[in-house]
Amino acid sequence: MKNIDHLPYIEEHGKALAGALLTWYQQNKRDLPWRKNHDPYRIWISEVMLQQTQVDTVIDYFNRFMVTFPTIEALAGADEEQVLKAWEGLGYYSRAKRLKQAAQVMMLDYDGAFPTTYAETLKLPGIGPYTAGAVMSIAYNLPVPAVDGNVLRVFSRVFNDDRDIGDMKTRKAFEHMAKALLPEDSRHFNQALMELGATICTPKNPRCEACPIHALCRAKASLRQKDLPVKKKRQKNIPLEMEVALVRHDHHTLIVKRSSEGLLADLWGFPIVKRDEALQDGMSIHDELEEFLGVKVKPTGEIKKAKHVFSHRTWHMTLYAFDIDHKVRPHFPQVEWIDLTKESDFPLPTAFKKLIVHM
DNA sequence: AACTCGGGGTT
DNA sequence: AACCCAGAGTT
Repeated sequence: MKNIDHLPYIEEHGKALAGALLTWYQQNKRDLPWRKNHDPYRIWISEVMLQQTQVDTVIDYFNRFMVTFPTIEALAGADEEQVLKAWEGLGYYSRAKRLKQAAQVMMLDYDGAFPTTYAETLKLPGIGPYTAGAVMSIAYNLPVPAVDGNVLRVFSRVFNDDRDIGDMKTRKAFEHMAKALLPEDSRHFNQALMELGATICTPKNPRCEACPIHALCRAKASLRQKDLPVKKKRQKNIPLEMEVALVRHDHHTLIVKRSSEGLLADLWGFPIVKRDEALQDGMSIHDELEEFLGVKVKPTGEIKKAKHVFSHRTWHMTLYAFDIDHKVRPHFPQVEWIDLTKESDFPLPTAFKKLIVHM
């Protein structure tokens, strides 16, 4: 199979392909809140939320975020904790931290406005080639490609290209192809490609009969559309036994601010230890807890189990309940006492929220 | 080039 | 269960 130089094919069929896509998009585009206008701030926030996150999940978060942080200035001036709270449950929390960082850069270097070139946008924290291309094309209609997972899949099929789409070289090659295909209306072309991937040219069982460019699709011509794209890499998920402490006093429960490094960095959670590490030190969760609190606690024997799957590890959590005489407040790590029946201001990731149900 | 970093929906 | 998702940053 020939999969290196697609430029002759683009030369011959590119205009027809782009035209069919644009017509289809005009008639089939979904009505989404970030498509209300071309405000780069709104486009940016939506694009970052949409990184590795599905549209249906993002909609509510996006609307709430715009109410809480209506402008770049509001975001730049917010507490990181408040931004993380707005992000609570979305995952990949470094995205939220970098949003605030980038907003601060815009306040300092761009007079509170979003940059107007691809190169400047690409320098901002949390903005890579895809997001820079998406914001510049959608907000300003600049002639830059926006190659995401959808576009990689669509292109691998249209061009019948079996290179590994997980490979950085392939992504660069596909960006080059996207640029060669790009019509004047890059704003809608880029969105049309992604919309096609999200709704028609889906990973499994693509609906080729409904596809506006099926007549130009080389994979379909070879009946290979279900074998593409090729994606080799895979990371395996490692199971971990975790012991979690629920420390209660007077209807309040102890939460701890997590380390600023690693998984769920800077979020809050219940005291938690890996069972293996505790056993190496010959300590139980009870011992660990008393060591870190500096006072005695009374185990109440209440036990509950829950499982939480991350992308590359799975927590098998066992929850132990303790009572304590007074609300201790060690200086490190930072702790708080909250009422679990009420919503708090502290960002608590889903793994810990799972433990709260029915308590 | 490989690894880290969440959580939810599909198949 | 495995795979995917409007990916970026670090090593």
